[in-house]
Amino acid sequence: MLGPTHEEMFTLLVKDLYSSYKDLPVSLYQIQTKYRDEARPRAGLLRGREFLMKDSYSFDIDDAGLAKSYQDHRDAYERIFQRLRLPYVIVKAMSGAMGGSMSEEFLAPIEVGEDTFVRCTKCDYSANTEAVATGALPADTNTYDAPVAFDSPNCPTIASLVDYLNTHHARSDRAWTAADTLKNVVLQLRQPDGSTEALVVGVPGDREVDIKRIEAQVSPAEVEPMDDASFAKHPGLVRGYIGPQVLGTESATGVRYLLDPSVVPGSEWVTGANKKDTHVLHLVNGRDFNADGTIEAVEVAAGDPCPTCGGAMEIARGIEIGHVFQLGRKYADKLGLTVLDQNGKQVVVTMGSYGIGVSRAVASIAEAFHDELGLKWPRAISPADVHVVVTGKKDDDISVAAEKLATELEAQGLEVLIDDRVGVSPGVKFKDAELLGIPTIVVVGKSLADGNVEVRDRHAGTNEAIAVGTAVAHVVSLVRSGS
RNA sequence: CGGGGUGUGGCGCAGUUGGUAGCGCGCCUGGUUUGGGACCAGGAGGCCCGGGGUUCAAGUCCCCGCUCCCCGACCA
Repeated sequence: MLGPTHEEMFTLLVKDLYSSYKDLPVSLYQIQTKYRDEARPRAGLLRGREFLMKDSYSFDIDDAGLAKSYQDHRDAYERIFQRLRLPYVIVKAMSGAMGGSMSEEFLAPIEVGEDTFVRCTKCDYSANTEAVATGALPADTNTYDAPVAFDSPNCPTIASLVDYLNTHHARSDRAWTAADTLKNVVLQLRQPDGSTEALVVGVPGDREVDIKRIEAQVSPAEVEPMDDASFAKHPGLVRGYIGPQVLGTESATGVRYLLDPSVVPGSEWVTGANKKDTHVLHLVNGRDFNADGTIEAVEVAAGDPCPTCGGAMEIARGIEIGHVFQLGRKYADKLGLTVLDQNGKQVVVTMGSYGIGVSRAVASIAEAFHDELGLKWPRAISPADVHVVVTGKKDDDISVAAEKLATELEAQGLEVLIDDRVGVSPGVKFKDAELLGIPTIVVVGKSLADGNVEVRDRHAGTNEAIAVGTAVAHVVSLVRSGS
């Protein structure tokens, strides 16, 4: 079966096979061709419609069991990526369409990656941008003046409003900036059944809203900007001059209103007065208006505070190479996967789902391990252990010695690639060997006259003369050491 | 599905104000070479993406298709 993931198949399989708590926990895995109907495949192996994926599924009787299965997989994945020598970070992630709770992604931090994540420069916090939780920020305890409405002709945008403020209502301490303004973005939620609901999200005026991030929190609803037709249904919303005084389910308009957590309780804002060409100063959150709640809404930016330590966060790109998450009982419930527990009662099984993109891991490795000359395979997955380059002519001393060396290396259980092409100049063979990127290259050639072969390390770029007599042992120990 | 490119020997490309197609690599033959992508000599190979049009004349100008690539939407 060619599918995007195989949760259903595995749930049904386990339902068929097992019926007792004694059969659990159990984890099943496969390495399979998967298919995704990508709108636009790109980036070679990184993003095709067909790809190779290792996926596994765990089945447990209770939450503690699931937590252990999850941790076991997470640990195993760490060991796999360490062995591959693939640099990775583990980031908090959204579980997406499949639901569930705990979810983490393994990202290879590589510039060309398709995934954006943040990490703290002080502590070890990191998260996919969609999953960043701002956490609770301290409330603003200052006392502010009462709200004052003022005329603000031709100021439908934040930039024009800031200009106007600095010209006509200059502050004594500093200039007004976009960060002093409260921007209220009108969106609508489209539920799977097609129904829509207006939603206004308030963010500081210097920040953009991240629709994907919002969407991740209101799933399965989709988020879109409000169109003209829907705007017409809400005459209370004055475009360009929307303020929170008329927002909220308890308010005049009845439109749901959510604030980004960075708009903390007690903070004061310049914002729309719900009347054309009019804004208002000193509008305080909690005193002059109340939202229906908070929602992570701003586009995450470099320098944002870390939710765990408050340090500055940075933005980085990565390739998603693995994903682990706790599915919970969603599939088991729907498909009737239960077992009998110690008391003879039917219990719904709880599941986890864990994947590694095998083909895209190869792409990630190529990105992480190459230089201007070509690939540099990590030892653990190199197509061969050693690449023997023969620079002599057919049947001369050099080629005879090279054949012998290759045979002996093979006898030691190594995978040997030998370049014994005749009529090809040494330079060509060297370049080809570097391009292929087998970690150890043994050159049998000129230095044989001194009783040596050359052992080159593709990663380190070193070239060492080794006596022919000890070459086999030397190469074998290099390979076995995993270096 | 939007936006932008591209298409010429096997591969990578050039082709001016329209004048009947060229370069590098590769390939074939002979010879000389062998420690950083060798050299000499000779040679083969093209429906210039397709269709229509303008013109005495189109790779080149105009119109209509198609291809592949890139950027978005989408997605691991």
